[in-house]
Amino acid sequence: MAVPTPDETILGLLAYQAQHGYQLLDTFQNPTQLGAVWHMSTSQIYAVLKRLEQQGWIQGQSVDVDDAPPRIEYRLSAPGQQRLDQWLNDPQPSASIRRVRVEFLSRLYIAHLLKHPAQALIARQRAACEVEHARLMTQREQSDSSIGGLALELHIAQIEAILQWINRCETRVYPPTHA
Amino acid sequence: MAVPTPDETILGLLAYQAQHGYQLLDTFQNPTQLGAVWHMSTSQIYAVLKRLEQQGWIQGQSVDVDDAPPRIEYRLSAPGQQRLDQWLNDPQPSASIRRVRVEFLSRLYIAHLLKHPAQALIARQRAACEVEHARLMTQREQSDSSIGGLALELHIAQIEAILQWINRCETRVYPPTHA
DNA sequence: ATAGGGCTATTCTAAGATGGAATAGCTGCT
DNA sequence: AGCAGCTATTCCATCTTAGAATAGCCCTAT
Repeated sequence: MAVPTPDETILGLLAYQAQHGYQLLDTFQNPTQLGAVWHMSTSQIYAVLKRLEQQGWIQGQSVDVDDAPPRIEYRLSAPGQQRLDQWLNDPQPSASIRRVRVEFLSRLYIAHLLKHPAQALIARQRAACEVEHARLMTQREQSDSSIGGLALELHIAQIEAILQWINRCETRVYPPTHA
Repeated sequence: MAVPTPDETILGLLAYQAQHGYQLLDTFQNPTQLGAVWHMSTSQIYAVLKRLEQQGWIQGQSVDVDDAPPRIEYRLSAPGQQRLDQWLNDPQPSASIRRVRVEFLSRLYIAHLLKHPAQALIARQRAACEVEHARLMTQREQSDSSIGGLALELHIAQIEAILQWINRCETRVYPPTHA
């Protein structure tokens, strides 16, 4: 899976409370919530839900309400909860620019929602980025001035920006206590 | 088209010299060439070539060689050349993180290959990123501390890293003359 | 010779993603 | 009743994508 998928994020939302597709859609379209991170079309939400149910991580149940069409409410199963914990505690989060933006932010969002401590999560992400940074720095030594060299410089600049942002991000989530 | 496509880059490669799919594949898999920027599978190259031919931007001709299977050599058509020029001189290049990484680097690569002056191209990319940066800064003022706020901070950090990189990139392509 | 191994070069195929239209239940208004 | 407009889901046609399959060509070993 090279590209981040919303799967675990949806597990997190369902861990917070059982929901149906349309409701999830709202969360992903509100720019002050996950809309700031993912762009998801209607059908994609439902496709993910179907996939998660097939995996056995969630299960849906049709619910009749009296002022709207019937809906399918999904709730997390035990294996789903396990998968979610695994994701939140991923010891080696990806350090790819794209995935930090999408996956790490989602992890933070879900952790906050579930009152899951975020500090360890942030620390692991920083560690992963530092490792990647070191790797790129050794690569830099044998780099030429080709397009590959430019790409490498850009990549390094982006990772460094992320590392600085993570530090600020941490003080924002856990503000230093005043003396 | 939200996601960058290799279409114009391939036009550029064919403008440099007529080629067949397998040959292009090499360029995209060599990490010192475009392999540093794009990841393309076999079938994707051929799919793009088919699409470009349908658009009328390139035309293929089967060529028999005596020490290998016959190949289809593609060359740029006049409309293709026009499209390529348009792309190289795009007055408003995208400032999205992903597209700068992929599309701008490709433009630089192709410009270098075709001995097309890069200075204007770099200037336009910088301008686009500065506009985007300004836009994000005004957004920052009305930003809250939600996930959207964090995402915004990250986005700003990334754009700033890109702007600094572009400056270094420029002095690398056009080194300042020694006094 | 010829069968196989290893290149070059392209096509095929099946699975998955995507956006948007279509469907369908429900309420309230005219 | 009929229609507009909201909620909720499914359907569909199209496009990607990775990898397997096909196939021409050369060389070497038997």
